[in-house]
Amino acid sequence: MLDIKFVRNNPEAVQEALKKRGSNISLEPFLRLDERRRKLITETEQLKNKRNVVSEQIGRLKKAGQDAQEMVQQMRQVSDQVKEMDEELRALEEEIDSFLLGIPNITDDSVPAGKDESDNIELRRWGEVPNFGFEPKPHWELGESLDILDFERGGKVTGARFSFYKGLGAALERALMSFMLDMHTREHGYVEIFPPFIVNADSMTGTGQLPKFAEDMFKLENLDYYLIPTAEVPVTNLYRQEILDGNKLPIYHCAYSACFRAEAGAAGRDTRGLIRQHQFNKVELVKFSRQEDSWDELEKLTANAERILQLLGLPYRVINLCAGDIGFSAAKTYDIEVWLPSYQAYKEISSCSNFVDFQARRANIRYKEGKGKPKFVHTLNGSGLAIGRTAAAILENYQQADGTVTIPSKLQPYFGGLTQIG
RNA sequence: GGAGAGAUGGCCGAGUCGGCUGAAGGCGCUCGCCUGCUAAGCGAGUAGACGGUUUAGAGCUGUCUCGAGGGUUCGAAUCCCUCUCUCUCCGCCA
Repeated sequence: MLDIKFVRNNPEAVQEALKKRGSNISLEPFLRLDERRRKLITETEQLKNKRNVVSEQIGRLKKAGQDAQEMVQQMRQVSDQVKEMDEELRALEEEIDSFLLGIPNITDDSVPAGKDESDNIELRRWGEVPNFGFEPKPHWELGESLDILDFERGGKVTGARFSFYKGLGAALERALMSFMLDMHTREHGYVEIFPPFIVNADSMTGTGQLPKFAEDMFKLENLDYYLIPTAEVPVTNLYRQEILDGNKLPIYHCAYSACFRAEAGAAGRDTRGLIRQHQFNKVELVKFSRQEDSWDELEKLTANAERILQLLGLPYRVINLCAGDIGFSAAKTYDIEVWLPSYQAYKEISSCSNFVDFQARRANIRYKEGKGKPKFVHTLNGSGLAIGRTAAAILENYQQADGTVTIPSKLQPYFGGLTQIG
């Protein structure tokens, strides 16, 4: 959520930022409501002040055994009036709130203009795209021929976009999870969290999934609980409604979680394989930083995610998302895309964002330094990495002519020294 | 799932028959004084949100917040209702 004062004082700048994202929401109604709100606050507060002062007098008079009937009558009226005005104010604030909750974050100046993914800017590439001396297979075929992935039975047991990992496939998933967490905790300074996979609506609002993106999530029946679409949600909300000690910042957390996404509107896209599932595994990186440090932290976080791909020897590129393609809550996002031979393209495997104070304001996460007033933290997060897609990339990039798959050397210890699948 | 107890400021903890209690007292912390060092002692301060005033900040000032929401009342931390969470006992369970 944007700072209401900032919007009030810089309506043109905000309007401009919205346009950059390709949104034509008008701030007009907001400005009107805001003005009405402030006027109403002043009026009700004056009335309340009167009530407080007179009520005190009444108490004193009564104690002295004097009559205060007239004042009581008067205050009864004042009280009724206050009640009415409070009601109007409440409705007004609800309207303002829901308006602000629907406004996306302002993108940073370093975010390129543009309307969709074709306007994203590639920043760098790493690794060599493999040159097979044979016809490479997509991971879903490798998975079936090696008997380590089962999409058909996933469909039977649950439904489309669910799958089973089996044998060394399951081991690969587990190895990747451990490898990533080990790297981030031991070498990158993150403290591991194992979060709940179900959160309440307040948490979903805190990180920006609600109220706008309800259809993308799985909601539990009869409860205001949701399956998390990413560990970002429970981990960022860890400190919701808290004031952190500025000396403890930055806080680095990494977390494994299963992720659940309804993928509304994704019909027909990535229908085969592990790329787009309703449930997938991911290791997430989350940071809470001082305001002045968050841009440096974004670079470091992205580097931490890239390091995993480097150690696994998977070719990738990093792109700077343009304003039209960037997520609702983010001020800036780097996508890391891994090379997938089956797609003959780079495919997103991590998304690293700085949200600045956007989530912190929604979730009310602040910090205090010295005697200063509490300030909103800056939150960041990025995948470190999406495990299913990493597994797919390994199967495809490390496949051999005979249909077996070499296990990347850094992963072999997690397989008891085994060097290949199949 | 059944029965009971509770939820007050950074922490502990008081709050009488509803009214000078945004909250006693203690601890902790901060600043100052004092002090060979340390310890002790003395003094002051020590929540947040939203408004107003102000170029801004500071300051001053108003309103709201004693788990959340609602109600009664001129007035509620104190009375009533609903919900949430925590603890204890029983049952069940990985």
